[in-house]
Amino acid sequence: MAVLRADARRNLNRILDAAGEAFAECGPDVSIDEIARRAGVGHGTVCRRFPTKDSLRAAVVGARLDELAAAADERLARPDAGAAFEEMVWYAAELFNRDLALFDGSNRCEGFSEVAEAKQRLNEKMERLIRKARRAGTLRRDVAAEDVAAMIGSTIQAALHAEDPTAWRRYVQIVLDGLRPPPRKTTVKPHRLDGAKTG
Amino acid sequence: MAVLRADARRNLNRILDAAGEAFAECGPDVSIDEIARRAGVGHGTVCRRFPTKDSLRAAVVGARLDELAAAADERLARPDAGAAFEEMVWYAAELFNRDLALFDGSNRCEGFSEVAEAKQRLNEKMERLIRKARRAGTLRRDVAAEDVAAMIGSTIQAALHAEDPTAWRRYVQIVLDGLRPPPRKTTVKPHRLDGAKTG
DNA sequence: CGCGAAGCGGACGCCGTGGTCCGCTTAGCT
DNA sequence: AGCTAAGCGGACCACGGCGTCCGCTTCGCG
Repeated sequence: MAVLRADARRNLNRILDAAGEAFAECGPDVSIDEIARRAGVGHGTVCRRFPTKDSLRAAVVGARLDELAAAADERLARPDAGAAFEEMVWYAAELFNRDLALFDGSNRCEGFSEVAEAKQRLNEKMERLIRKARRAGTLRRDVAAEDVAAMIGSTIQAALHAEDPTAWRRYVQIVLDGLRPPPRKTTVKPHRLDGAKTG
Repeated sequence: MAVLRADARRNLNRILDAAGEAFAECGPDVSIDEIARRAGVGHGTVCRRFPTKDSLRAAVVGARLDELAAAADERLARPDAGAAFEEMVWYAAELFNRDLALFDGSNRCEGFSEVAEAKQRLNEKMERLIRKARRAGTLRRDVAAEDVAAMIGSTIQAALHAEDPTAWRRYVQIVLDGLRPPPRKTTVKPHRLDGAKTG
């Protein structure tokens, strides 16, 4: 695998591109045949490069996660930590929204080192963003990077079934609002002055 | 189907119970064989009662949705609309959490009248709960019943991959916090991925 | 240009799953 | 108890998808 012939390298790239596109459009269970068709190569060529479908998924997902990590890294330089965090969330949401397989795939392929390591790298960046946002007072203290990733990813999934194709923006905004530090605990639930017990 | 022999009725109930349990534990794609095994009947018996797997899913999902509608109906009588709404959300969250297939299944089986109608009934109750909570000032105005259902359902899905098995409670609380009327305008607008990324 | 090796891809086999069918069983009425 | 039809369930078929293999093609170096 170290040195590939020129045509093999070309085909490999076409497979990766096609797989990225196919996973994004059709979800993580798109068939190998469909990917091969899009890449303009034979079924066997895909299977030779990636001995199992999971390994192909992992390659694609790993690359996407690294894009996310790079985006997080850029945001780390921002002076306004709160805005940086929120922008990162919106960036991730857009990516999740365009790539149906990213959230699901990243959960399924944790066993692959490329995915696990990319996740680790992303997590690290996100934790730093989160710590900064916390210090800026715009983020509640009881959430970690994986919580944010899970909530954003699944929120996008939720919006897929909505009739309104822009519903995901409202949903993400709701989650973002929920991620702000709650006002003092006593105001979370209104006092009941009459002492009526309804629980 | 109008009149069933006693043993057939018994088997039908066992199938429904087993299917509910199997869908809940294994998700909406559990095999018919597994359901038949749990019910203690033959594969063919399941397929005769329910000509397609979707129809079985629809039967189970419809029943669950009606449970939810009944729960919403009870909450409607509560004097405190805000608390009633939140309690309903927690109730739904617990149900989603125990039944992995409910959220997914209810989206997949919308074509079945039993599911569509049950959804309609549930929606109606939820809308009333929501209107009351809005009037009480504890709920933002730009969410509808299907938004709440989608967000809660997906939030539970998100928590499935978390290491902390109680993460879903934190997530639901975050969504609930986000569903409160925002005190002020948000500071960050959605950030578009312009042409920087290909694809 | 020629040759060896790397690569390609269609054909093939295997497996899991959903749905059908028919011979046997059993409920339930008389 | 006997009879009939409803019901049962395992055997069977079809299908789609994954992974393998081998004969043919193409690269690329000498």
